[in-house]
Amino acid sequence: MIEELHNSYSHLFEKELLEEINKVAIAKEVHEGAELIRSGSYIKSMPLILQGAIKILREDQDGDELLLYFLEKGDTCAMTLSCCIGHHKSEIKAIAEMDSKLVMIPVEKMEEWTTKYKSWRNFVFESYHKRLMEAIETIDSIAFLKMDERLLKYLKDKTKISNDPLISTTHQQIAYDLHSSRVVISRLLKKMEKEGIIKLNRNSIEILGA
Amino acid sequence: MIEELHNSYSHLFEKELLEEINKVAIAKEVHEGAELIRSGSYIKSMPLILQGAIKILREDQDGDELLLYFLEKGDTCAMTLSCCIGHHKSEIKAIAEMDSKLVMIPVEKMEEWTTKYKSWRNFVFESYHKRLMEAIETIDSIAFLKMDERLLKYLKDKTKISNDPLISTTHQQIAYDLHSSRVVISRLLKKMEKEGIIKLNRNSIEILGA
DNA sequence: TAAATCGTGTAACTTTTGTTACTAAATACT
DNA sequence: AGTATTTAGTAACAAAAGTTACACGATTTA
Repeated sequence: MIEELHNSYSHLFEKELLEEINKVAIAKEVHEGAELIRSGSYIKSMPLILQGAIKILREDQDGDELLLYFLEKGDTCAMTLSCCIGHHKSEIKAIAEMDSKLVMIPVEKMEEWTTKYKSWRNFVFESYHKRLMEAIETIDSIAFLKMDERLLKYLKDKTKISNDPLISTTHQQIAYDLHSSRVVISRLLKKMEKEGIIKLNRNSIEILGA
Repeated sequence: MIEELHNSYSHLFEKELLEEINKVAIAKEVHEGAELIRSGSYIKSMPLILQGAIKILREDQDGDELLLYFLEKGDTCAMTLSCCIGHHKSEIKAIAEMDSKLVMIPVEKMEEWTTKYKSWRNFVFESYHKRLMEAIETIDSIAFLKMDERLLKYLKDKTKISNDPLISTTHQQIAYDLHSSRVVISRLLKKMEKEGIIKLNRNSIEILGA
């Protein structure tokens, strides 16, 4: 673990902080589809992502959901941060987008480090900034783009995250993430296939313009 | 000024910090409609709001805009915060929703206080949390609500901010804030009037259910 | 291997939202 | 007072997105 931690975070944190993390953090490996945070639950530790990707979703009362953004290597969950610090409930849901490696930091340490390490403070501030920007980017997408544009952006984001032009998913899953309906997504995907942008298979979509 | 600062922030900040703020901060009064932050500009000082309300908007390339949230007494602009700390450009636009009083804090002090005062750190973290939550609430509105529900929420938010069931605005202005069109807003407002929810006048709308 | 389930394609239709065009009253301007 | 501008109402239409229904091949399960 020490190696992967070093790999992802050594340019951010000073040596002493890395050592402290290494001492108190708990390594965690999760498989694709695993639920890391449930909406409404309380949180007692904060994840640093070493490998893989985590999908952050918003859920409304009816259980309808919407993809907010992805977390990758070097990221942390700002919502968890502020839940830990402010002792609020989680307002989001986190699902492993692929098999991933994380380390979990206990809450108490977080507060301590905020006082102790400037690099930790900057990391926390930077994380907040990034998450706020991603939330606003999501707002841009929903507010200013039409469904076909959102869909294309979604597919491109997915290929970027997995670094693979072949996306393994179903139309229904995309519909959930974009809070649309399966028929609408199928329709738009078919149109994109006819335009030569993608190739459709059962359970996967290939992005051609890559 | 010292009095209003005390009024709004004494329960948040310790005496020494309040005194420091009082020493370095610059008081600012703005009138309704004044542009405080332009999208794309750099920012060298951070506002604390003492009185009034500030409207935070997102703008896309075409100049289309969308209301993100309001800032009120005791709030600060998280975007400004992270711009100051991270030296990023502003990604949003800020307009005085009504005549307002602020104090402006120079960037250098902010970083200093982050190290020095726990209450300042907590304030900054709490501000980030609040703004992130408001951004997500905006996402909820756009993603999960229909235009008539968004409109009603908008009107209720406005009355809450101004503490007045009479909203002074035009249909066109509402359309801008919700990123819709004037005709759509007029249509929905008329429907709401027929349902007895509101009363329409030229340049103002009265919320009846209050 | 037969039956059930899953993933996709497609048609027909509805609802929601946006657009264009025109009208008319209220207000501002000169 | 007379003209221009702003604000709002409304009709008619178009586009986008959502819904219902059904077909059919692929895959899984019994």
